[in-house]
Amino acid sequence: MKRDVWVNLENLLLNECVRSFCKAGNLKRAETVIIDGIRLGVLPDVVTFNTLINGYGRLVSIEAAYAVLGRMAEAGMEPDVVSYNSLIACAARRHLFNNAFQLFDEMLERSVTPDVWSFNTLMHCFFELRQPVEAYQMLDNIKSLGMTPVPATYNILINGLCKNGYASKALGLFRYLKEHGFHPDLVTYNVLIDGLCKAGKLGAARRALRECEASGQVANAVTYTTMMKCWFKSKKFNQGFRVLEEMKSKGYTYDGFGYCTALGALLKLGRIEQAASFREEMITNGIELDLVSYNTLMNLSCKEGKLDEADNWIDEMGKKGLEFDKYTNTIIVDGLRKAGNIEAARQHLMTMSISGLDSTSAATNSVIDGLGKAGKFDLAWRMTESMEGRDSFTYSSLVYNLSKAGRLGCAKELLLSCAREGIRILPAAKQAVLQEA
DNA sequence: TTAGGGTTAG
Repeated sequence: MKRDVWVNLENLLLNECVRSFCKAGNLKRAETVIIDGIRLGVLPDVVTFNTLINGYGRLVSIEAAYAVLGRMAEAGMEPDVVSYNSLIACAARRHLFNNAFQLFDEMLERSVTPDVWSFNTLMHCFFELRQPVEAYQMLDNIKSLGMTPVPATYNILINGLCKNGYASKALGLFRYLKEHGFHPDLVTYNVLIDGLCKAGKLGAARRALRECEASGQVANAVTYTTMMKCWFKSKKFNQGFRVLEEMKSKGYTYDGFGYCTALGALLKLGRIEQAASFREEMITNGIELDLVSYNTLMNLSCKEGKLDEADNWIDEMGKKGLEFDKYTNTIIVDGLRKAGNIEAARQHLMTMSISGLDSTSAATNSVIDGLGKAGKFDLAWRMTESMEGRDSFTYSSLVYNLSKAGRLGCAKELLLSCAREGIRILPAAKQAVLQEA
C-alpha cells in the first residue's frame, strides 16, 4: 500500500515536470526528464504520454503528436479519451478538420468512449467549417448519450453562433440559458461582447459588459482588447485609446494584442507618428513578437515608406521560424505598390497564388488600385475579370481611379452596371464621380 | 487534455 502511494507521488512529480517543460516549449527537456525517470525506476504512465501528445501537438505537428500513440503501444499502454481529445483538439487548432473527424472515428473503432469534451471540440470544428446545424447536433449528441454539457459547451455554442453570423440568436440563447440556471463565466461574456460588437450591436455589447461587471466578474486582457475594438468600430477612437491606457495600468499589455489593436486603428487613421511611438513602447517593454505583431509592425514600416525596415522584420521572422500568412503577403504587396514598385507587387501576388494561398483578394485589390492610379486600366480590367472574389473594393477603386483620370464616361458606366448588379460602390468613389462631373 | 481578444485592400 505504502509503496503504491510513493509510486503515485513519483509519477505525479514526473508528470508535473514534463508538463512544465512542454508548457515552456522545451520538448527536449521534457523527453530528458522521462529518460531520467525510467533510469530511476519511475515509468511514464498514460498521463505522461497525454502530456507529450499535447506538447508535440502544440509545438510541432499533428503527426508528431500522433506518433506518441506508437510509443504508448510499445510501452504496452492503450490511449484513453484524453489522448484522443488532445489529438482532436490539436487537429482543430491547426484547422485540419478532416483529421479531427478521422481521429474521432478511430477513437470509436478502438472502443474509447468519447466524453463531453470530445463533442465540444467537434462542435468547435463544425462551427469553424461554417456548418452550424451539424455543430448544434453535437449538443443533442451530448444529451442523448446521457452526458451533461459543461459551461464550455455553451461558450463554444455562443461563440460559434456569433462567428457564423447569428449574434442575435446567440444573445437569445444566452438569455434563455441564464434564466434556466446557467452561470455565465468571463469567457461567456467575452465571446458574447465580441460577437455583438462585430455584428454592429454596440449598445447590446456595452450592456453585456455592464452585466458582466455587475455579476462580479473581473474584466481581463481579453475583455479589454474586445472593448477597445468595439470603440474603434464605432469610431470613438479616444475612448478606445483610453481602454489601452487602462490595460497598461492593470498590467494587461503583457502580449501584443492590445498594442496591435491600437496600432491597427492608428494606421487606418493615418496617425503614423503616434503609431511609431506605440511601436517604441511595445519594443522597449520587451513584448514577445509573434506573427500578428510582425505583420502590424511591417505594415507600419510600409506606411512610413521604410521598406528596408520591413525587410529587417522579415529577417527577424525568418530567424524565429515564423511563416508568412495572407496578412503578411498582402502587407508586402501593398507596401511594394505604394512605394511605386507595381511590377514587384504583381510578382509577389503571383507567388502568393502559386503557393496556393486561398485569400489573395485584398492583395489583388491593392494591385488593381495601383494599376488604376498608374493609368494602366487595360491591365487593371484584365486582372479584375480573372479575379476570384471581386468585391465592392475592386469596383470602387476602378470607379475612383477612372474618374480621377478624367475617364468619366467609363466611370459612370461602371457605376451604373454595379448598381444594376447590386454591387455597393463605396462613398469616396461615388464622390469622385460627382466631383469630376 | 480540451473554449474567448489583435494584423491586410479604396
